[in-house]
Amino acid sequence: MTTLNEVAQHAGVTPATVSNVLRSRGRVGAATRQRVLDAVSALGYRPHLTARALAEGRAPTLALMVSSIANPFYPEFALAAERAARSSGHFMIVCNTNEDPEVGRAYLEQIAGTLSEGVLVMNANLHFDDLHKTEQRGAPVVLCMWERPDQPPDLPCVAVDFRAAGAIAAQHLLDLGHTRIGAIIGSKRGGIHAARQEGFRDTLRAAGVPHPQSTARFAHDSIRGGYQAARSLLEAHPQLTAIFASNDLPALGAMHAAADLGLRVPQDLSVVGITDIELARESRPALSTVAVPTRQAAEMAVDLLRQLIERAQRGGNKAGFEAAGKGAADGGTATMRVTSPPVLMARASTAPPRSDMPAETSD
Amino acid sequence: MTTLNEVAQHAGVTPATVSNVLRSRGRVGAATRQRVLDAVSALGYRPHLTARALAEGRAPTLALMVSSIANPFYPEFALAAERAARSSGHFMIVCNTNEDPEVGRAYLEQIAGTLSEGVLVMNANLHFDDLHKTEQRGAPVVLCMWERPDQPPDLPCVAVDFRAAGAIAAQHLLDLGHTRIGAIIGSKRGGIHAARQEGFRDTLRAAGVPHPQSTARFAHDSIRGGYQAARSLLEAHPQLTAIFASNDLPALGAMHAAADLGLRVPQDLSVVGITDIELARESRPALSTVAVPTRQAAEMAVDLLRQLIERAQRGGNKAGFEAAGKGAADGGTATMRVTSPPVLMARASTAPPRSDMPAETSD
DNA sequence: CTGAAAGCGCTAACAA
DNA sequence: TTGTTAGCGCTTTCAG
Repeated sequence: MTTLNEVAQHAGVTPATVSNVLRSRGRVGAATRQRVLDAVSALGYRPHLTARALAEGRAPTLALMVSSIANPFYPEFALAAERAARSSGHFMIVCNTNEDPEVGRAYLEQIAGTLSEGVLVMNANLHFDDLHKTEQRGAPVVLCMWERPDQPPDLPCVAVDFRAAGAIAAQHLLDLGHTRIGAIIGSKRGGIHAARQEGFRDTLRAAGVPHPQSTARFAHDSIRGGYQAARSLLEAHPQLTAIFASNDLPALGAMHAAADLGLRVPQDLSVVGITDIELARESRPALSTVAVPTRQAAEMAVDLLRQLIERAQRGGNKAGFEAAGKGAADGGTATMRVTSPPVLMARASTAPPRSDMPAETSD
Repeated sequence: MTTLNEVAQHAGVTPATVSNVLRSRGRVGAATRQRVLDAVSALGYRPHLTARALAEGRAPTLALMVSSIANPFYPEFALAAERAARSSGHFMIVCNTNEDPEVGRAYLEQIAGTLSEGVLVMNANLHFDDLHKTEQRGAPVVLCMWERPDQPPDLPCVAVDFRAAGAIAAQHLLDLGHTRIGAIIGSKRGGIHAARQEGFRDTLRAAGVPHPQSTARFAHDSIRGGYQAARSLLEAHPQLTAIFASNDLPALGAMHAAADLGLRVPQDLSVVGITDIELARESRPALSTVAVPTRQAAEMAVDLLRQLIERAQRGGNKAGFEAAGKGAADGGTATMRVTSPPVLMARASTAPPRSDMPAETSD
């Protein structure tokens, strides 16, 4: 491995000068500069990122906490985030927590602030305590997909108006003429998808369309989970003409369930999801869904993190932590970014209800 | 940030002793050990990974080169690889090359040997030259999914017998009674999927089943690519009763095409893929495919890389590179690992051909 | 069993 | 414009 020192010797200058040339830190003569550059390419020198980071007092990576990178939503986000990180000079470390807070904590303990300069958090089932601790240790944290712009958390975040997404999906179904609509929620009751459910429910209510509790199911956020929920739902309520799913994966599962029950989508049953993952475009029929600005969220999250890192670098090196009193005031709303709103992608899985469906109201 | 030094002062010992305690490097008294441990937890000390790596002359991460982490196959692999890497004390950096060799080279230049101790290469369209250069600079490289155990590359690799996978898929179709079988290859002619195609073709040939060139299509390795290829194939050759796809994504696309052409799968058309990605299980009908040992390959790849790193640490620190003369002899077969063979997953997308299909032989 | 000292490769004041 | 001098936080001989 060629070191800065060797380059310096080869060029007949000191390490400092080589460093200056490489970092374009001005103060260096044209002649020497050239000699240094020649030495660099002659020796095939490449800066040692770890050494540089240590000397600069920074870290060369960002950490991305996800429950499992194999969840079809994350790679799309991770791709965009990694791109953005690169452009701010960071590499991206993926941390699969497997939904286990202990694993998450272990990652944070090890790399936050030492190997990673900041932490991006996707739904990874982490304890907020651990995140706060991470922050206090000097490694900024950003929640990447906060679902409620109206209720900022006490951590910096990028918020997406998922309540609106739910409302848009519901309105779409309403506009099509549906009045008997089931719901599949891809989280626990009051869980991560609560805002989506609210948006859906409130929109129905505002339109005077009944939505009894019994026509909602809470399911695992997966194709399989959606499948099971949809089967149960459709068997219990055959009069439903549409299903709202709080995420695309369960929506896809619902379409499969419909097929297995002999229902054609969209003629017999409309299905709408939320997110617009790649698969939604590729399903048969193509899934109508409410697109969420994934890429924008990724870019905003990285950008926000970058700013926070910069601020931490300057300000809070030794002092200023206790001053903010648990940091809620400043750490809350002030560091929330809101993405552009979700938008309807009406595709082939939704259509007006069949006119010959029985009009009875059950439950 | 608490440093080792601060811990040492707090405990009334020197940094060296603290280090010894933390690394369990023996030589330390029970009393002092306890005092140190107390200081550590009192101050909330966490070792600085970057500093440690620099001092130890190692790097804390492994790099995973992929064309795009959003390709549905990669996350499954990455997940397993990251787990394995963790257990060898490494974090995983994902490098999305976007199929661009320049981007790949840039990553390698920057992190190989400085931030990353070794490199895992999935199909990322890298130049072998760049990989060899990386190796010579002291950062071991492992190709993660070499498709031809019979033709080892001159780089360490984990090989999966994809020729066998192709053969198994073909045999499955043959066993079902199909004789008019089309092929969709998810790469360029002679490209990455050539071995799969060979296995398929040779098996048909051995069974005396004709497979004219015109019933093969080369496509983009995606659902969409498979869709287009299948449409073209089925429109040109309506007598086909089965389609072999060299990968699951194109196979899924073929199923969609069949649906759009009014063909039922598997009654009118059987479809078989290769890999067994998660989606294959979730499609409707569930895709018959030949499962490839992804997880095992990931684990083997990381393990092989770990060994190579260890060896490089010991041996080749200052000398021994030129000796091997381009390193082909030792770098080839000697460092190839072969996974367990692919295995058929017969699901719902394959069945015997309809007996009433016209028996004409065209082309 | 513990301490002192040197150094990993690089950067960042400050001097010259 | 360039060189000198300290470190970044940790590990690791080698003495004591």
